[in-house]
This record gives sequence, C-alpha cells and structure tokens, in this order.
Amino acid sequence: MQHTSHIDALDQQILRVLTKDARTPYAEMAKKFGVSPGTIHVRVEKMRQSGVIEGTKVRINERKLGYDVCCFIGIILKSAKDYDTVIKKLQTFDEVVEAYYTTGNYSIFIKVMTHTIEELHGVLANKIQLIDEIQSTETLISMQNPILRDINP
Amino acid sequence: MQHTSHIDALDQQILRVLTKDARTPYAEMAKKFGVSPGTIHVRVEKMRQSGVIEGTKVRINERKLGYDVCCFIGIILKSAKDYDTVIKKLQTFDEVVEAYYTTGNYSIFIKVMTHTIEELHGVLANKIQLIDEIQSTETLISMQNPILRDINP
DNA sequence: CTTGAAACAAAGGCAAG
DNA sequence: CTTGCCTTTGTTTCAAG
Repeated sequence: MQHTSHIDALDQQILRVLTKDARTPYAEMAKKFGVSPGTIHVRVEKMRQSGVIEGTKVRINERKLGYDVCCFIGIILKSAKDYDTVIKKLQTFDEVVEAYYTTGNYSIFIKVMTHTIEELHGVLANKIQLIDEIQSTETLISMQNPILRDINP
Repeated sequence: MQHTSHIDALDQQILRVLTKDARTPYAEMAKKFGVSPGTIHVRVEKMRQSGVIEGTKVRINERKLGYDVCCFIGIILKSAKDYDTVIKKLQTFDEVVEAYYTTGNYSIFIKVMTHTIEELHGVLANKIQLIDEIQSTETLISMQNPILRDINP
C-alpha cells in the first residue's frame, strides 16, 4: 500500500480552504482558483476516495462547554507488554481525548480534558491510577494553548 | 463574561453528531431526534452565535500527505519572561502545530509534525534550537496514536 | 420555542469536449 | 482531466401555532 497520495497544487489549495471551513461552496473555490465547480467536486471526491480527506467535523469551543482544564500525562508502565491493555482501559474514559505511544521517558502519553481541577484529580486518582499495569504518572497542566492548527497541506 | 453556555439535551445530541460529521443533513438529525429540521437549524445557529460551535473543518489524514512523524517537544526557557517571544517565533514554523504553556518540567510544550525523521532533525537543529531564549529541549517521538477524539459534549 | 411549507443554493451525476 | 447542464438534495427563511 502506497500511502503518499498525489496531491497537486490545486488539491493543496482546496485542502487549505477546507481545513479552515469545510462548508466553503465549491463555486467559491472554483472562482478563486480559476476552474469550474465541477472540477472542485471531482478533486474533493478523489481525495475522499483516497483517504486524504477522512471526513468533516465542527470545531467546538471546549471552554464554552465548561472544559477549562487541559493536561498532558506521561505514563510509565510496569511492563512494556501491557501497552494494549492499558490503551483499552484508557479508551473507556471519555476525559482521555488523545493517546500516543512514545519513545523517551514515558511509554504512553495522553491528553486529558476536564471541567475543573477537582475533576482532573478525580480522573487521576479514581480512574488512571487505578489501572494495575501503570507504575507511575507525571502530569503537565496546560495553562494556555497559544498555537492550535493543522498541518499546512 | 459568562463562559459556560446553556446546552440542553437536544443541543448535546446535535453536537455529538456534528463532531463526527459536520455535514449531517439537518433533516436526518430532525428525524432521529423527533423534531423538525427548522428546530435543528435554530439550535445550530444559536450555538454558532454563542461561540460553542466555532466552525467546521475537514479531517485530513496526515499520513496520506506524507506526514509520518509526530512528536512532542518539551522546551525549557532561560527565563520565563521570554515566553511570548518564543511563542511568536514558534508560530512562524509550520511544523509546530500545537503549543501549550504548562506547569511542570517544561515551560512550553509543543507538538511537531514532519514528513521524515530527517526533517524533524532539521526543524530541531535549524529552527527550534536556534531560538536564543531556549535553554534546552526534550523530545518524545510518537510511534502510534491509538486515541484521538473530541470531548464527548 | 417549535413547526411546515416555500424559495433558494449547493452538490452530485453525466455526457461530451 | 475538465466542463456545463440538469437533477437531486439540503439549507434558509418566514408566517403561524
């Protein structure tokens, strides 16, 4: 399976627009890029087929929903072989929004979002640290998120 | 400024659907939730006005674009007062897709995406480590990303 | 606040250049 | 691969419940 798709300049321009607003009318892009709306449609459909475009989603302001706490937790496992088990358990916690398998000090690195610091403590004490296979954790609380964007295609 | 908006059960259901697919027809949601398409429209518009919904975007498969390397870098500053300066400089590097101001071992914590390990080395050596105000960095390479999702509204 | 119908706009399909 | 037309589908508006 070849995993790098052929993206030309037009595809790239389309992606740049759609990563900012997935509902941009094809006619608008067509005009801007000097092609017909049909062409935009064909290109988008091709990128969807090839898997470059996986779908669309609304961007939600978590703060407005009351999610004020964002943190990263480095997890050290008792044994590397427990990786899959731990991921499965982490997956059941809605507060764990991202997980990475990493080199370096930690085996697993996760991002957690909660409404309050108290809730974060709860997630740590009553959920994460109750996972048997975890030896220890280290927490980085995020106070601010000055950069959040996508790859510039 | 009150920052937690009033989200009722219907709003929540709508958000759950739209975070998975921003282009779900209003008529489809209306049928599923037992209300009229007009109501869905009103609710979505209200959440857009209040800022809960910030916009829409396509989800891109970075791997298909050749971005195979994802890593986190913990940055230690020479002096905490240089925070803004450093963020501004980081912002000019497209490869830096996220940045956080954190408590703990690092002052700034960033996520970087590149095509290859060589490119990552280049970003580190020729961009990030050339920033005067940075004292040292620590890199966590992500080998896998088993969880990636949004807050469950 | 919700509804349903009517007007409008965009997307999807298709045959031809 | 691109285009323009045509059909279908979805969104938006609005007067009324």
